[in-house]
Amino acid sequence: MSETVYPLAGAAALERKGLRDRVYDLILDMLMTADIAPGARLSIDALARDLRVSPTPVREALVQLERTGLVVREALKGYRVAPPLADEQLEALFDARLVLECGAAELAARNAATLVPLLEHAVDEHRAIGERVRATAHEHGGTWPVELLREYFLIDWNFHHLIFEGTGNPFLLDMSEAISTRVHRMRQTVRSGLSDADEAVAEHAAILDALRSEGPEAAAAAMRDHIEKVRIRSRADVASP
Amino acid sequence: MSETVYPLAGAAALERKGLRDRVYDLILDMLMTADIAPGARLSIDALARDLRVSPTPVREALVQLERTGLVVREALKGYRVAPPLADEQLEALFDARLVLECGAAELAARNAATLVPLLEHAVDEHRAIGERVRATAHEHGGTWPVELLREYFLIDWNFHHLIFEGTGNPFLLDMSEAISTRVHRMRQTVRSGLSDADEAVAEHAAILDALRSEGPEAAAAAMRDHIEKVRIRSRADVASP
DNA sequence: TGTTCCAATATCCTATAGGAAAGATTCAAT
DNA sequence: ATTGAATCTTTCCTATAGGATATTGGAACA
Repeated sequence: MSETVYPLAGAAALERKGLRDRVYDLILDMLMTADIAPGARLSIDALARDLRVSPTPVREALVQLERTGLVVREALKGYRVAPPLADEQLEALFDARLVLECGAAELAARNAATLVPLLEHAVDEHRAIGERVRATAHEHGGTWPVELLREYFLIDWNFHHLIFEGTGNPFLLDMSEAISTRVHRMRQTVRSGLSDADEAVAEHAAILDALRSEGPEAAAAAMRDHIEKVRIRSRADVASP
Repeated sequence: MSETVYPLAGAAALERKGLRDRVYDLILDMLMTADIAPGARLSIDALARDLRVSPTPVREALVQLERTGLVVREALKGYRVAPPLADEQLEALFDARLVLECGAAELAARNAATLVPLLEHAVDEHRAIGERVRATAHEHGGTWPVELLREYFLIDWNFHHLIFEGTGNPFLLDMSEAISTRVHRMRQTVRSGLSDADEAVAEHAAILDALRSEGPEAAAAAMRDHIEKVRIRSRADVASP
């Protein structure tokens, strides 16, 4: 999809986007941020009224969202918010991440030269917002503002996204989108990923080191280690609500 | 998507499908079989007239097709048949297949017991149609009927599809669809995959053996060997038109 | 002759209206 | 009181119409 595979050359800014794409972004944002009950109905007409557009672009956006897994459709019955990932599906999601992201890390090692600086910046950002999260925890005592959560998750995932971009492989990049939406949704249900910011930063740094000074296999191994540890931490968070 | 992950339990038969899904199938079939020039415009209104439906379901089907990579869309300009895969993209496609299918083979080894019989059947079918292809080659002397081509490719890919199903991982299965459409489209441009039927069958059998008697790593290695060899053969066919 | 501007056509994009199916509510009967 | 059916409402699904935009053709001018 994206024409510019490599860095974040922001050519996407002025590329013309139809109403359909804007509606898609709006609904996606709504699903990501707002707490919408899984299984809740997404009425086409109601959405069209709320967004002040006709049902047609809403309908197209929902078709697009259906393929991300955030929305499920039953013919002649309408769209619903996808149910939360069951434990079994959560394990499957991590399996898929292992397959995809380890392979991506291995391939991205070819372009380590251009990729390493970008990843260094990403890790720095990650470390910085980790500090902010810890400071804010002291203030509010356990609960974080939604905006901070949102920003943290974005920066965290950006590291993984950069690796996908670093492969220069448009097919893998497309598939990463399917993963990313599910991961973000998982993080809504599994209230995690903040208490372990330090560990996540350290593991990302390990992947970066492997890309910088070691080979593709080492990068893949570091990625595998990271994802497996995230899996363990997520399991713990599921067990103890 | 598919509710029944495992074998070909045809529950999809009587599950209600809206008009959108039928239009999707029709256009997909059209793109797969008919020789449509890459870059040709896919007019929404024209398709709606031809299929005797309104533009709305056509529009939805095209949104769905866009995510398969068979169709590209430019906002406010319409849909076009996706251009043929350039050499660079072809290499990227094989890289993605390596990542995905080797990982899938490794995961599918968990369910080898239930998977092996299905794969045996698939290899038998593959071998049989390989024989038919060779016989038909003697008759017609070089050119094959379209229907035979279609059937061969379907059976060939079925082996790979079964492995994806064997993982029991819905995410990997979804991604396999993105790959399969591209592979089928590649085979339209790269006139190959028939002369090397014997080799393909042998390599599939090797994967099957690894799943039956060896471990997950062996299965992944056999899959890697197969895809790499397909890559080599495809390169040769691209070089010599 | 090549270039530029303009107009006409075709197409996409959006909006509105009507038919059909599924779900909810109410009422009646056992 | 509970079950059943019938009706009503809501929603999806499809069809048609109008405004906006890009492309194409031709004509005028340098």
